[in-house]
Amino acid sequence: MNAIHLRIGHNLQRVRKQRQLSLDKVADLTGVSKGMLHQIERGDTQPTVTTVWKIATGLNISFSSLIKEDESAISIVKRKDAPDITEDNGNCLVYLLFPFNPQTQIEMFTIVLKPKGSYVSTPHNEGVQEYITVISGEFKISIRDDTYTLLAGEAIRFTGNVSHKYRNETDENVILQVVMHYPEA
Amino acid sequence: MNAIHLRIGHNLQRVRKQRQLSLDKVADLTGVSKGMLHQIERGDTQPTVTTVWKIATGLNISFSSLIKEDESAISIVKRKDAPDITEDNGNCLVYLLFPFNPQTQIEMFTIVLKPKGSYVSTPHNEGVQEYITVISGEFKISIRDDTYTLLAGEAIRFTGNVSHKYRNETDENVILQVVMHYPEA
DNA sequence: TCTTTTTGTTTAGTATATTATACAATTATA
DNA sequence: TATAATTGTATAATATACTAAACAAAAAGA
Repeated sequence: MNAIHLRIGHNLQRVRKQRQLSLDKVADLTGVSKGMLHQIERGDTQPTVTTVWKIATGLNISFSSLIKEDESAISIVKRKDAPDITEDNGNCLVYLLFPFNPQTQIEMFTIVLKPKGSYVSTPHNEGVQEYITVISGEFKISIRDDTYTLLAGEAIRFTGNVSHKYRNETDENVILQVVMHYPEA
Repeated sequence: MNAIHLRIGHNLQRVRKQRQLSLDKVADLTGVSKGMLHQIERGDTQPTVTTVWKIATGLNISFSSLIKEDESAISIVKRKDAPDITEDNGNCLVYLLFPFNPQTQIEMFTIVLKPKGSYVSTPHNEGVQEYITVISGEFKISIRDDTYTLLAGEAIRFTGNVSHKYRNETDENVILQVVMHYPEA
């Protein structure tokens, strides 16, 4: 995932080239100086929200279209040695794959539950959706008063606004892939 | 329409209060200093896009939700004496009601065609929609090879990617209300 | 009550966003 | 070709975003 100011730079240059406008012309339309526009396109500055707003207004395009991710963008996450979070005396390891992205409203990580490991999650905000896919091992999850057992390849989805508990009662590691989706508000 | 940095300030403070978070806590979650957050909420600064991005990420909310307009916001446009644009030797006057808003993708203005006045519009970009409502007078519009005559209370909608011409062949003023809608890209 | 902690606010220093101007490189025009 | 106009680039000066720290005001605990 590219930094937001780089995306703005690319998007700006794309529409400018598409409409065959010079920097001077865009400066004229938007009220943002030519030099600034140049720096924004090159990504060597982090513009103010009002500057970006002026650009969007002057070019008659949405703010979102300026900050949107290039659909061809590719992010690769390498295998990490150290977890980002450790719970339950090191028996629950959380490896962040993709941090929360305000664009997609999604966050993704891998959880390793060591033998006898467990994790209790406090309820999330209203409307949060949680998707868990079991990569390997035998996984037990308790939601409210019910407990479910899932094996590798199986998955579960639930709204996260209720407390839930992950458990690994076996002697083998349990590996999970978790996708969180947060609501707009 | 409030300035974007004021909207961000209000929206930020709203979700912070809603979640009962202190400035310190938000600073901790987002990596943006407490002082900066305070200034943003108060609207006495115009934050960088990356700063706003950090806030959105840290609070798990979308960028849009931070820049969105308060639905209860009200904008009133007073009657103006001078037109924003003058065409055809002063026989076509354009009064801007609402400038282009990247949020809604809409722009709105009033056109006064004086007797025998006319206006030729070059084609807009692909996907632009134009809505014209006749407030008073007898209005003639030519799109491509066809000419339409509209009276007060009547309206027309067409895609603006083709050249079109407004005409007033009478001896009375023609007053139009025009809404432009621009596509996302 | 007094102390301690937590809250929002201010301030001074610094990093940097932004502009205006000048420059270089390219394209148009004669 | 020479000249002019138009393009993107660089630079220096200024305005301001941002942080860290100190401060004040309110709430909580004793």
